[in-house]
Amino acid sequence: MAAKKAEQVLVDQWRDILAVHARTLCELDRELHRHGLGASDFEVLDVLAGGPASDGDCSYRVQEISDRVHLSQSALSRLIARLEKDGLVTRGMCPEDRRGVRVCLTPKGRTLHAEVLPVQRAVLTRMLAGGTATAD
Amino acid sequence: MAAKKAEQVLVDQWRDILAVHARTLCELDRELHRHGLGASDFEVLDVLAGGPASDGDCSYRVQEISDRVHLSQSALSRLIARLEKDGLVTRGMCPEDRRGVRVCLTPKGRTLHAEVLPVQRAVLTRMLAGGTATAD
DNA sequence: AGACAGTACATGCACATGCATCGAATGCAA
DNA sequence: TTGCATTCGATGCATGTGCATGTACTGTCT
Repeated sequence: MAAKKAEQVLVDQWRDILAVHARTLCELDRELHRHGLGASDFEVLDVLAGGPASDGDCSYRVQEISDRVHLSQSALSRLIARLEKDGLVTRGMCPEDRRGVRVCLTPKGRTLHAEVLPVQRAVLTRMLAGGTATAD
Repeated sequence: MAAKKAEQVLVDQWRDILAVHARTLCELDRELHRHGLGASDFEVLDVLAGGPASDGDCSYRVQEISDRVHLSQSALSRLIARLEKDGLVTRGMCPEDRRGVRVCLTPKGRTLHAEVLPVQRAVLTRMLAGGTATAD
């Protein structure tokens, strides 16, 4: 009996996660698309931008990125290819492991990230805080 | 400054939502695929099964379902078409509004839903409770 | 050195999704 | 009744995703 109740709590919790996720991701996608990006694209850019150094060594292995975003390896590969095509990142060889690929943010990519970062923050504030305006 | 902190909290919260959502949905999909269903399919079946009466009037308007699942209208239309093709639901006309479609669970659909419901609950327990065993 | 299992990334393929649009039906107004 | 805006659901199209596989490279074992 108590187990039934606990299950119901989980179901409600899951429904809530689905709802918040769907609404926020949808809005995020809509806002980001105005800058030519999708939500996944921003995730990757954000990983790259928040990297080891903001303007020094900005190289990441694809696998490193894969650990930080919720995408399959193939999806990430194509996404990086799209970002490269758009001139936001560059792909280079690893001298250490020639199977690997080093992904590096271009100036254009860094600029775009800086441009859309406030947009993402605004959406999160709007959708997650639900109006809890942090009035400084 | 305080606003910066609040934003960081939101970002962390969002990252957590993304992680939990991705892991749970992925696992849910994997388990459900063993029964020939996707996560979205189950959502719709669940709406239909939890309907007005469990074995009487099981008709739902497509729009009613649309309000309860996080899918676009077009995706839902195709999803219902797939469910119908698999013999899990039937589509019929509304006498009231001949534009509308009434979706009804078939016995096969109801059986399948009853079969996968424990599977879904198990996944949610495993992924969300994270070991918080409800020991009665 | 040579063979072989394992890893890293790319790609073929199938499929689900969203946007824009379409056709049908409704409701309201003239 | 006719005309028009609106709504409901289906569909064409472009795109993003995952699975399975392919290709290139690494490390190990003999």
